[in-house]
Amino acid sequence: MSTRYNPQDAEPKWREAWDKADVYRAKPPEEAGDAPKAYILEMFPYPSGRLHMGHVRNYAMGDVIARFRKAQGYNVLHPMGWDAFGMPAENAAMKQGVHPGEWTYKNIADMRAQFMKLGLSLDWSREFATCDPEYYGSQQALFLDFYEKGLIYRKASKVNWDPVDQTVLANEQVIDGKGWRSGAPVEQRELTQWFFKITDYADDLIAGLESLDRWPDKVRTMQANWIGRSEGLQMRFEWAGQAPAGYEGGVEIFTTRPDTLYGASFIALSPDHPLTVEMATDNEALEAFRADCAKVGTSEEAIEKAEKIGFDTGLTVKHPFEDRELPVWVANFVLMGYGTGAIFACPAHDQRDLDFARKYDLSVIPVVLPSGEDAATYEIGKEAFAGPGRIYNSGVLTGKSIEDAKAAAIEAIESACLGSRTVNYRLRDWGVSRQRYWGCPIPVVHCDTCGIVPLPKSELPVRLPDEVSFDIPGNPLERDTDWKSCTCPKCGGVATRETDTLDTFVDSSWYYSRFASEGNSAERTYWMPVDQYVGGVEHAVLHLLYARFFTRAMRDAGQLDLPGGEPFAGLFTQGMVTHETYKTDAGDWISPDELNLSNGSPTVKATGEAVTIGAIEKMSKSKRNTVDPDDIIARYGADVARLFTLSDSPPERDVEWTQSGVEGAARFAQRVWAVFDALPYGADPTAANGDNDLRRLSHKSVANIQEAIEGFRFNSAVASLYEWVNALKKAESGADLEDRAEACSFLARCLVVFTPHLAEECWSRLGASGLVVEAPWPEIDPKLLVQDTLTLPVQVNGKKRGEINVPADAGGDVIEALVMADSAISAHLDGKTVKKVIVVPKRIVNIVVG
RNA sequence: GCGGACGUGGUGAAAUUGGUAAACACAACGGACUUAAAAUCCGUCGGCCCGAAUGGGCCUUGCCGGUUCAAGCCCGGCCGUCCGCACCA
Repeated sequence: MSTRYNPQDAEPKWREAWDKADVYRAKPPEEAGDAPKAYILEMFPYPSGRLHMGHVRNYAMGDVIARFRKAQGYNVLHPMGWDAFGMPAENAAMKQGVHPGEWTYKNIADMRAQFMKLGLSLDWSREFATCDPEYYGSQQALFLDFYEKGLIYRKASKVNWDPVDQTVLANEQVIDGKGWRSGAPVEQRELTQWFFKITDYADDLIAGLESLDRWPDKVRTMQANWIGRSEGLQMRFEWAGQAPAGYEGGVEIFTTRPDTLYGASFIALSPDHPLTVEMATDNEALEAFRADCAKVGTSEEAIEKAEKIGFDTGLTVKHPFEDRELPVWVANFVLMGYGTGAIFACPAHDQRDLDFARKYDLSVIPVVLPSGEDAATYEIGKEAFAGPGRIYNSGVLTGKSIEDAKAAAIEAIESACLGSRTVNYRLRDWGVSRQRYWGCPIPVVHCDTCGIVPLPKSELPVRLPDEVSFDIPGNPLERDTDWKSCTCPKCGGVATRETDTLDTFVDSSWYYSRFASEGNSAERTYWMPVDQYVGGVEHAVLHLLYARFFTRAMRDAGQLDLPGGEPFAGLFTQGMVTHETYKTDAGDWISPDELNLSNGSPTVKATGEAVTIGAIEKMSKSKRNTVDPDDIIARYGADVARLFTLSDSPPERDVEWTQSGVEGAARFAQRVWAVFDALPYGADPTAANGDNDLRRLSHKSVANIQEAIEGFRFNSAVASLYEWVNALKKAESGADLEDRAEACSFLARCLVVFTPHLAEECWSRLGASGLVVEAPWPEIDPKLLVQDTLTLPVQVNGKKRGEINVPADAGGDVIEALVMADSAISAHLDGKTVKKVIVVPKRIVNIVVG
């Protein structure tokens, strides 16, 4: 008689058994023996308070890999912790009057309980939250090390100010002119800020991308573009007339197109260029022009539509090669933040320069001739030509290719002592000051006598004050005079603490190495780098770039032995969990569990109101299309939730959550149980031998699943499981007991990576010893993977006309003879001339007839 | 504008060295069991056509062309969708 698998009973039971046996603890290196290490990590969560399906999918994926490696005999580190500083805790404090720390730790407790129910193979002994004083104290020590190494500095600069969150944002955190979290339009403010010298590593960060062959190309490309290395020439144009005071040497510009120097028509300065600013002090018209430029927004659309505008300064400079003068303009499209904040314009070969030149009637001199054009007649209309061609109209450069001309022009400028070859980056230094309470305090003091003084490590951690109030906007640390006042470690005089805290991205830039161990220990060296990292692609340039910088800085500060400097050897970016959206005619979003779908057109259960089915979108609170993991676990079990998020779509793509799909996964779990439950007690899986279809299928399935997991094709691995279980069910009558037992023993050990509780229940039903979560991956008999006879498709002129059975070791001639002797095939040849027979052993036969 | 990814049945998708397109699942339909329902099990399921039938033929991976004995996969050109960056000299 058959029983049903009951996840509500089985899941807690097995989790307790795992806990008792402490099966997920990573072994320290000295206990690992010959086992290779595998550090598997998913991006640690922000403790918002509730788990969502996206978490389930993310951590289920990491768990598949961690469990698979464990089964293969690796010493696995699979830790979990909390990215716990940040704005939401302060928002909660303002709204609910609860202390950010209290709110955060309560959320952590809630989410940890939810995590526990998922049955992940996590080593909780290494858990920490970034808001633990022990953690942020170590971070402060790192800060001091970096400071001493000259990797941190303070400067006044224009910064991105988020008026809603009342804090500064890094360039990476400004998306489309808006704060990445608040969505408020970002303002520019002049503030004194702390910066990490990430630009020191710009070249190394680009070079390192080469070695990351287990990263998605997309992420590597995004990082390379973000760093934005460009090679070119930095040079000065000397004044033709009176030099402005302080600029006697000329105007410094940067260009990547020195080959077009003969096409130079004017010089353009940024409105924020120091020279512009200085001239504007006694030139009202210029000052007004600068104000006009500042009005244009920074959003995509604003820039797209913004007209090129300019202001003629009246100054002129000398062309470096020719006896002519160029006017100096101020132009709104020249950015102060890139290069030198000044350019030379060659309108013929740059669209922006051309637009500007046409508007202000400046000269347009083509110097690159596209192939097929005649130098005498070639003209530039409204489109600048930026393509390949030959240099002409260009003195000694004439006739050269663009590349040769660049080299020659740079050489000429260098020998004239006007400039030199330079590399420029789009990447800026990382501004880390945040005017917030709930973050890591920066461990320095401001002393009237000594200036900025770093604290000695003995005074760490600099703890956040417990007593805070959020009744007025701004930074509570700024108002906390008790906390602020301190003595200067250098002179002993009165000093004030730094009230800025660190960007929370600093916290997540080194947590993975803290999981490995504290300090620069042998254990940290053993585990690092992370072998497989799993997380969302939204961190492609934020977290993942900062972390790569941090490992390099930690290495150079003597805090980490990691020669290559790369923290994550393998990276996998997973897709999101989506769901249909539902809306009433009144425009209210309706959640899936308020919906009645049973009778044709969907309605709201409570009111009977008609509902329109909308687009499939990422699960979000605002669209109310979320499904709560707790509800799913209560109803179907954690295994089913995990299995479904992995089964329907490739892991890098989005998966659509559907009720019927989840029910399908639940049915599968029952089918698996039925297969085990139908097996008579006492069958010996190790007694299976010989060669038959069932054994071949079992061994082949293990091979397929293994390959699919290694290639991150979890959906294909799950499909193989389905196929295998379906066949096993059919084989219940007729197959040898031992062969069925072997199949089940293998199956339980494959299932464990996806549905560990179910696998454990099945393993126990088999009467196998120990826990399946500790069982080794099934050993495949290679003899059962090779076929004695193969069925080859036979094509005639590329169209399949039949099949033929041949011995697996048959050579080309033998196969050809067999094919030609086959009556079904020869019917298709029908007296035509056989021109050629192509035999691809083990694959296909194609007969070409004329 | 620049860079990248993708486009296959009603749906999610397989086909990871150029070699049988549509595995597996969802939905749908038909049937069995049942007083009934649920659950479960069995079957059909890309399109068009021929045949009473076992069966057979033609077409089909966004569109057009190319390479090849053979193309979903390689090359060229379009169209469309999504993502990232964006006045970066």
